Amino acid sequence: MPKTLIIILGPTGIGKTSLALQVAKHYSTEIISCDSRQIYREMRIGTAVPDQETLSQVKHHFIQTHSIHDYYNASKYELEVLQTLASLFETHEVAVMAGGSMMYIDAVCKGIDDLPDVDPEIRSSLIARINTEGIESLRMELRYLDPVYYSEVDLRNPKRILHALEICIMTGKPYSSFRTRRIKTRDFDIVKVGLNTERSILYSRIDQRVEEMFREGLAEEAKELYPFRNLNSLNTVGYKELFDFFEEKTSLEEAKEKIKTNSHKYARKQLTWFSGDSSINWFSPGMEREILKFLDEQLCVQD
RNA sequence: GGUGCCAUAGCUCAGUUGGUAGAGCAACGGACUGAAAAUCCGUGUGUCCCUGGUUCAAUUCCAGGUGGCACCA
Repeated sequence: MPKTLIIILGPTGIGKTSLALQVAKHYSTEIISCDSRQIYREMRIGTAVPDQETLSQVKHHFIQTHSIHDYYNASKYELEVLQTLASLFETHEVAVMAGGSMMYIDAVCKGIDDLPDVDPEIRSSLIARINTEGIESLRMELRYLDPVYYSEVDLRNPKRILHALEICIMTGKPYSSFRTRRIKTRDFDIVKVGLNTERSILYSRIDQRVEEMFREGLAEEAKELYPFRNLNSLNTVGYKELFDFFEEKTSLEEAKEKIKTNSHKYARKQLTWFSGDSSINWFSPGMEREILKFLDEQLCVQD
């Protein structure tokens, strides 16, 4: 009998945390967080880490388990989650995953290609080259080393070019030769529950949550992390806008407004991604009863 | 009460020597397999305050009204 992973997803601020808690309690199981920022232990307020009350009721995995100084990515997450699930499924029929990090969700559901970890020295030397010679220099090298990917990639997106070139240089083989894009099969079933609501309601929930974060001391938390502002992990909504305030590029009020609108944009981007996933079963916040009923039926059908 | 200035996109404002209009932000849409809360690409959504007048044609000029701001009483 296959085990089941229930995935609760949706845009930021929609209420995934509290739904996940209810679902996990309903099935007496544990929660795997799927959030590329809550994973860092140094950040709490701006990433909306669940409160102690919530964390004490159900065991959560991948919450504040890594450091902002660690190199982390979707592939590492895939690997670590599969290990966690394997041991969780030894004692549970069901596991709950909750979060909005689109690529991390897909990494767990479909897997991603095997690639070597990026060598930080190669990365920094290529970034230095972009700064001195411009992105065109890397484009030309990619065209030479991997003409296949060069013809597919968005040439205006520096990160794509950078990463492809990193892999070419590190392995001596074209990046495209690793891009099998094969969908990995899992030995557990997956049921996806999406939460979404009217846009104006979503935005006002987000805005209220930002106000709450400031009351809890977001500005102070960001101030402590300011020395690490150049780390990728701190290229994060809620922090980068406050770094601009600390550098006197904006007022505090402007930074707060920017956090709100950037969160709106992030929510939209999440919804764009999810709209391409036909396996998601959509519900509105407040439909906990219907969702639990739906899940019970799904688990029955799959047994 | 008087005088002056202003009224254009959701907001802040350009602009049209008269031929129905554009920037920034917001909003909206899309791409995306190792930095993904990242990165990249695309879209103007409008009774140009109202009512008359002049004119082939008024958002633009004129008059009156309404609202706002400033100053003088």
